[in-house]
Amino acid sequence: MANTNNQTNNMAAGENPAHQFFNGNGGYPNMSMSGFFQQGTVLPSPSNSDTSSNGSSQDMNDDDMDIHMNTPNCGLSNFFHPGYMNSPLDSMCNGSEGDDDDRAYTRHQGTVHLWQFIRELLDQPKQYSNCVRWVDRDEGTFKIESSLLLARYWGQRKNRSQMNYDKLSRSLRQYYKKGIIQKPEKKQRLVYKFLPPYNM
DNA sequence: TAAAAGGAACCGC
DNA sequence: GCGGTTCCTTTTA
Repeated sequence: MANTNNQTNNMAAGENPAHQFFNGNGGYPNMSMSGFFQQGTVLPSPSNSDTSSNGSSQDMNDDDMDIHMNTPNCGLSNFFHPGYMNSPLDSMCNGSEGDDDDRAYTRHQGTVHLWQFIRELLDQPKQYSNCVRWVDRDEGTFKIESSLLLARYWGQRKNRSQMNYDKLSRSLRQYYKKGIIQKPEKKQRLVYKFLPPYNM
């Protein structure tokens, strides 16, 4: 039978948590996701080990903290500030000029959700394609190229040195029931899919 | 063996 | 209470 593909119908008709998330007092009014993501950058820097896109996560072992140590532009320290959203780094990292209005919708004062974080990485393929990248942007499917790297970035972002992919993926799975992320119909390792409107 | 899945307890905001 | 973390067990590729 197969889950007659797609999003939407995995949601019980009527209740899409996503909607209340965006429309309700979740603090995220309707708006384009791109805009949404642009003004609050939550990324750690790929650091200098950004390297040759793909298989180069090899030097990930000892440079642990390294990643946030050498982060001149998107220094993680910034991210830890509740007010990081207004810090200059959002423009540094994204090159977006801040729409002051958009700041209003805020993402819970300094709280960045994992899915937002991943979206931001995805939106910067130049820096993060060795970590995570779109498989099919329209569809919302993305692949984690380096579970290690992604977990590390996330751990740094949240200041959790013990973060690993096992834990990160557990958080990712929590999104299944919230209708934010799901595994694509055709299951592939390390491939997930943003459900609308999160894939926009 | 790594990834996936999900239960459960816990924590910080 | 929510979102995320941590730990755990079981299953799957």
